[in-house]
Amino acid sequence: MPELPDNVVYRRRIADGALNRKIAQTNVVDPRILAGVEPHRFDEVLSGQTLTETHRHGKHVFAKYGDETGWLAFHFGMTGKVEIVENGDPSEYAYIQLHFEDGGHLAFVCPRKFARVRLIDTPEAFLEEKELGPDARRVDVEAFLEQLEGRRGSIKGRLLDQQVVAGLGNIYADEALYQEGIHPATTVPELSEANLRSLYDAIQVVLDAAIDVESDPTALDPERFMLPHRYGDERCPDTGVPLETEQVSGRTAYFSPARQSPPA
DNA sequence: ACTGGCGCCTGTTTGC
DNA sequence: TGCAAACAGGCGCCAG
Repeated sequence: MPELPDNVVYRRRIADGALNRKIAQTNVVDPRILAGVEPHRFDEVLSGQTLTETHRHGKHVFAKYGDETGWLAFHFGMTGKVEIVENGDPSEYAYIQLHFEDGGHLAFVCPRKFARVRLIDTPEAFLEEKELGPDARRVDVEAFLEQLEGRRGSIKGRLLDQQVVAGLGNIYADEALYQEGIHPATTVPELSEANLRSLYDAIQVVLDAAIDVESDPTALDPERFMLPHRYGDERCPDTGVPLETEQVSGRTAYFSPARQSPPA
């Protein structure tokens, strides 16, 4: 699920529910979810620590522990999520757990195991190492244009490239392209600067709307947005024509053939 | 340097 | 109805 809006929700969840609670111990149910650190080391580092600060960039959420020690980095893959549990046992698939002294715990849940938890020095250094692009919601339009300068591939492929801009995933990229009437397979050079400026605006509108509904795409206004129809009648909310799909950059792209003409 | 394609995992949906 | 195949809101790695 997790694209930028989901990460907004998860960061808030951690900020509201996990800060300033002393970690008694950790439980790593599946060590494959930990990247670059062994479970015993992970536990050694975090036990006795307290999360003090959070940050989000694109599809990563960061949580600082201790005074000057380091940060946790969460990436949610396809099916990851974070839950704060006050009472009761961890839910199924809670492969990494931070248990607080007061009895509650943070559960990092990821049935498909594509998600990863890391220990990093700082978010800045991590973003640089991964060469991630600017956050899709904080980037300004000029920097957005610059990131697309000289690109040749499909606009959808570029929007999904986290090194171009960080945060967009399969469904919100489709939605932004729908809003702007751009077929997902259109190449970047086929788009005018005006097209790209409008697309930038559409991305902001789509992300804001998604955040407003806690990143539940089916809860978006069905009159304005395509996404609710992707999971429903599969018809264009504007024209009523059936939505079509096509593989673009290895992902299924939904689009309205009535509004988004394929490239020549 | 860029780009598209494949494989990683497993639960759920689809289709014969 | 039952089972196999296809699919899924992502990304690292590879070859062209």
